[in-house]
Amino acid sequence: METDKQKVLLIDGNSIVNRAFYAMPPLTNSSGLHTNAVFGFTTMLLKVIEEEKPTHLLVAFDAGKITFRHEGYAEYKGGRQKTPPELSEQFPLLKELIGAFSIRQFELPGYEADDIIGTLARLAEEQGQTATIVSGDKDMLQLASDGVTVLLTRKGVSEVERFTPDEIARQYDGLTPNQIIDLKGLMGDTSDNIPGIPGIGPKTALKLLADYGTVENVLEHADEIKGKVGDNVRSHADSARMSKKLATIFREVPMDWTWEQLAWSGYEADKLAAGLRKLEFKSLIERLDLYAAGTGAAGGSGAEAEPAELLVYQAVENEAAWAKLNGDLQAADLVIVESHGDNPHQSEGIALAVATPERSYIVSYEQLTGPEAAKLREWLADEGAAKTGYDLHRAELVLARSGIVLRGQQFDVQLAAYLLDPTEADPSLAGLLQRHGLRTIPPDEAVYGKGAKFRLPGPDALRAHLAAKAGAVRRLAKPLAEELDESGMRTLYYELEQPLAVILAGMEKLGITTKAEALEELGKEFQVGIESMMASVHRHAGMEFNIGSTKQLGEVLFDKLGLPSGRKTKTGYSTDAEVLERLAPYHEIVQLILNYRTLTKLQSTYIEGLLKEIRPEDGKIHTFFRQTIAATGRLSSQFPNLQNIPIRLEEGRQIRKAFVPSEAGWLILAADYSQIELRVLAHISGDEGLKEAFRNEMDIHTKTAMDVFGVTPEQVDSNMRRQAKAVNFGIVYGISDYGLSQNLNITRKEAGDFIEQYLSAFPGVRRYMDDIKEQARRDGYVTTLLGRRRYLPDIKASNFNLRSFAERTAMNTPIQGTAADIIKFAMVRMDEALKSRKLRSRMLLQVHDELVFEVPPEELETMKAIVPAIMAEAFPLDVPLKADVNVGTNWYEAK
DNA sequence: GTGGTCACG
DNA sequence: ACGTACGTGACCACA
Repeated sequence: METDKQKVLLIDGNSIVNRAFYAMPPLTNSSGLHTNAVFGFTTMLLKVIEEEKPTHLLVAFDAGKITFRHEGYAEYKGGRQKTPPELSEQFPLLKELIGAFSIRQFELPGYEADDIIGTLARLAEEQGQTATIVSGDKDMLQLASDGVTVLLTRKGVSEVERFTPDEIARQYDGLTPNQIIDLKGLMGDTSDNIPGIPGIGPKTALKLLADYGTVENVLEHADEIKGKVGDNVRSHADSARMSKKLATIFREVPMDWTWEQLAWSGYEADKLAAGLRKLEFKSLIERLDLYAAGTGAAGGSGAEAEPAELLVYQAVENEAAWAKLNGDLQAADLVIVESHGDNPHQSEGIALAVATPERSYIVSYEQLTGPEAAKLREWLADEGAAKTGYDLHRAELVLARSGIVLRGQQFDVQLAAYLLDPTEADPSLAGLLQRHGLRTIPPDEAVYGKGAKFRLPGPDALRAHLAAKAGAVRRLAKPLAEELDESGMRTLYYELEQPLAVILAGMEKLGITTKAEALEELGKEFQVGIESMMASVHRHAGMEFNIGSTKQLGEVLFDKLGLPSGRKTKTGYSTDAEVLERLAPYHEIVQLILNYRTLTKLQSTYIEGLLKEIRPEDGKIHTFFRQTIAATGRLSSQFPNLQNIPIRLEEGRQIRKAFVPSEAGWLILAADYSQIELRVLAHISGDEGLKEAFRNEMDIHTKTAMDVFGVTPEQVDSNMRRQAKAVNFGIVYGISDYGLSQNLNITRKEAGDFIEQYLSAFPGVRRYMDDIKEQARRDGYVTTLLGRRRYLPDIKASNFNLRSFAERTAMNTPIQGTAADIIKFAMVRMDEALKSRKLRSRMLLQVHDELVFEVPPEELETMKAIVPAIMAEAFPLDVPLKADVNVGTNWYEAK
């Protein structure tokens, strides 16, 4: 036996795995095996290892009396009982994983896990070492002593509570650990088949033990105990003795093991990563991936042998290091900008990694603006110095805040990964590595997150993190680029998305001038309306309440006023506009609420929300267009969203008056595609009637009405046109009779008839809808005209809902996505045109089918000519594309 | 953090 | 029989 102070960690395998099984939500790996208990167990194990830092480690399992290894049956004391098959199937997985941790596991015929643990804890303590026991079983508390601590799992297995003799005394009315056995002897334990004494629960048992100390002494003085309790004690003395015996952990298991066999010096990262990957425990793999901080190279390893040079880094903080970096810049080809926060227009830079294939240089952000970084800044701005990175769009914006220019963006692994699978849930660098079977890095949250358990302290950790990111990007770049080629998305990436990223960053940096006074004035008007609506609503309700609370509103409308309640949401009454509109005829209050909703929406989101986003320095709003969010390939806009500024209702539309040109006398020019999605449909479906309609510049909704209702153009009234318009929307969205019936407030049958009429009138569309679904089933994905992909795994789901959703998506995505491709192309062309013609006009916004510019008056005629032309010619289809142009002194007027 | 609601294409 | 229109982002209330 060793003599050094040891920390022995003893884990009660059976009790933990059982608790984990019943506490964790179901979890299965891709081959259908249940893994929830293994996951829970592993989480717990990592946690206690972190906290206890044991030198010796053992997981004990029951044997002999209980085994889970056969056919899903557990042999308990006194019989066989069926265990859930999902639990028994997890035992082999668990044992394998414990092996991957390099932890010893024991089971001994004839003994239970707690006997083994009790014996080892005794031996450890006798030899002056400390032992910690982890279990879900309160019985274990009897083993606590000065040298032995018991950790009981809580909240399933996600937390542990620490029991020392003092803590046991505090929670159990002064009981010593040994008296836990006596407690069980008296009160029993139904879950463990220990009878105890009938009628004696925890309260009585604790009182008796306070008075008499032990079961034996209680029995000896049984005649002193009064009443029913006394009777039961006297008549069940044998049961009490037996119960105490059953509850007593046997601490004399004969064993000839040595401590060396239990010595544990940590897991082997390779082996463990392989084990975790097999179980598909992605989050745990990330958590485990620690660095050897401060060594200048990241440690650990995993999925793939790590080329060490990828992780060699140099902290740039003295003259010599700067000289080395400057000398190495011509070989640099990779840049990572680390920054705080989500909004790149207000995030502070943290540090920068610049990497050559041999090493990474880590520069703290403060140094970046200093004189020593002049050459580095020159390299960053050099169009000819090709750069690879991760989210270079964001990097460009962050750097721009310090006046630093980024150019030469050549390959962005985030953008590439988005094209390869735009619906991937985890687009983080860590997630990308995971899916490519590459050695992972801790997710950012682990390094910067508030409650991050595995947060790495100090500047070395930050540098290591950046170096690892740089290495990760380098390893990802090549396979991703190859996959783009193989998937036919080379042009889409290099000719469209990558150039667009730079154009978008330019638009965002430019921003759009927004008049705060105009918003404030409008806000005052809204406020008058809001207060008036609120007062009226409260008067009608006969009480004051928060109209903005759907809960309170539902109570007022449906309980107090007794209006007929319609749909329910999962939390209560539904009170959305659709429901309220049906209720309007019943009570005046309803319309007032609808008006209140409209006004408060405008006030909070568009007046207050936009005012907050106007930068005092330049009086502009700088949105952030995201290129890697929408599954269809559309852009999205954040901080604030400038793609959903009101237009449909006049009150809201006034908001647009606040968006003005940034220079006096200039104008806002807005150009929007006319019916781009239906034109795309005409093209990809090849439907002759639809194509002909667009070639003849027909009003497409009138044309649809004619064909669906079988009438002449003169006979189409506004109602027929309205319904036809809804049918066209339905077609684009992936039609269903139910959806259309809801939208038009007609029966499903009627909606179904409309659809049938439509599909008969446009047989090419019917063929497209069938073909695209078939294609999705065959390939597993659908594509746009430019080869953008979207995978639809649910297309083969047996669940009707999932499958139907996937089918509608299959029909819609090529249409919406191709329209997105086209306007993106138009943006690239426009950018080129503005540059080559040396125009001062600037592209400011994109709103899915619309481009917004600010234009000096002398360029107005030119722009009015070239913008719609470029948009129309961006991508030639079998039908003409058309863009309408409008001009005004603000965005409102450009209609 | 989640759900309900509503703004846009 | 199943119970949906497609794609987003922001705000508020409430746990």
